[in-house]
Amino acid sequence: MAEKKSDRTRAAILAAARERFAADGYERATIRAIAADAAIDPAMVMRYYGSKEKLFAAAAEFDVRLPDLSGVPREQAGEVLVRHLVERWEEDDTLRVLLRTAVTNETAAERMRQVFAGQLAPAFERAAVDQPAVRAGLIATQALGFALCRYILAFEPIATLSTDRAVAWLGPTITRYLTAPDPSQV
Amino acid sequence: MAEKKSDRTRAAILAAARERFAADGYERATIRAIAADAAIDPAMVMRYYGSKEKLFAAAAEFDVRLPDLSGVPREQAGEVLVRHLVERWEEDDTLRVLLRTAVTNETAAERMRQVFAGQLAPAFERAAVDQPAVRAGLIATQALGFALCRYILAFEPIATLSTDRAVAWLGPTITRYLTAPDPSQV
DNA sequence: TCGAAAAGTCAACAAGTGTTGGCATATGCT
DNA sequence: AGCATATGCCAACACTTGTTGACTTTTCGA
Repeated sequence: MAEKKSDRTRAAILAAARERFAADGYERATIRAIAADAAIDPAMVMRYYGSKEKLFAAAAEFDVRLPDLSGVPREQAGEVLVRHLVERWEEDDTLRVLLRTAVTNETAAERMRQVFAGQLAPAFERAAVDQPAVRAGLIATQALGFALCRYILAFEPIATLSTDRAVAWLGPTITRYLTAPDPSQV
Repeated sequence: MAEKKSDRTRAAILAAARERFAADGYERATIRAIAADAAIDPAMVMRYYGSKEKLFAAAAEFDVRLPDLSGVPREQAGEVLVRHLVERWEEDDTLRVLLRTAVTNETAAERMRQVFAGQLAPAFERAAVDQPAVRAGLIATQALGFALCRYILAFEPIATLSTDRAVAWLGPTITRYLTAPDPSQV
């Protein structure tokens, strides 16, 4: 039960940081604003996280927690994956943090690459899919593009589409990227 | 032939601005850096464009120049559209400027919405497609997601995919979004 | 050729940034 | 209680940003 108080402010800082980074991106999310949200002094942020860059690294820690697709029939794999991603996206700021910041911050871009290329592609490799890297990349384009339009750019009507309709539209696309033979090998 | 000299530096500033905005995003592209690239004084930027915001607005002026799809068979419309977008994307910085900046800059986000929701959806409406807004939005998710992964995040192997392979993979997706009946109306 | 207008230079400003060190306060152990 | 230590606040730093105004140089038509 050591250091209980500090742990709480530590967590408050991290929560505020995630919100600010998600809402404003890396550059515009100032340490002073984060500190104000957490109702503490800016100096505390430095004491606990050392620097803005390190605070960001802590705030962008993330795990996609990919679902196990081995028991799912191939034709439904896309829908399961999309539903999982959308839900994951909406329950946790972190992915939005990453997406907002990856565009201007190389650290975030690298982490984003790890999340998708590093977690998706190996999963496909294990499932013995051919061209796992290309397929993972294509799925990333559709998944990230959807998230970009829905959460960041707030495109209508994508931003207010129900999860079910989104899954119904996007699922088959993902399934095709996952299972269809390479169309350029004709 | 009035003011020839000034026109040239005006153009130099705009070119440098586009490059910097495309490479660094709005916040990190400083007026000083842009001026240095254009080999002129930072004060000149202000004299000619008034403010950073206005310079950005000038640099982000863009027209997708959608191809006429009326003569194209429905099944190939997606491929034609994708090829056009990829080529457009690669010949002109401006879309990359928009994409990089739209994430943190509301002006850019609004312009992005205009380009896609404002140029794509009306074209579909004219072509008497049902739910033109949803279809335009879906196409935007795939197109922007591809651009994001390819030009901004530099995901491999998406970043180095040949245009032909990209078109072969993405074309059918776009075609489906354009022509398939709404899957959630079953 | 001369002089006004255009084009460009320079130094400085006010504001905001991440970051630091010193000082006050609260906490918890002996 | 008394004290070391953890926790927090304040003021200031060095720096960068967009922006401005005064000044010098160049251009070019009458």
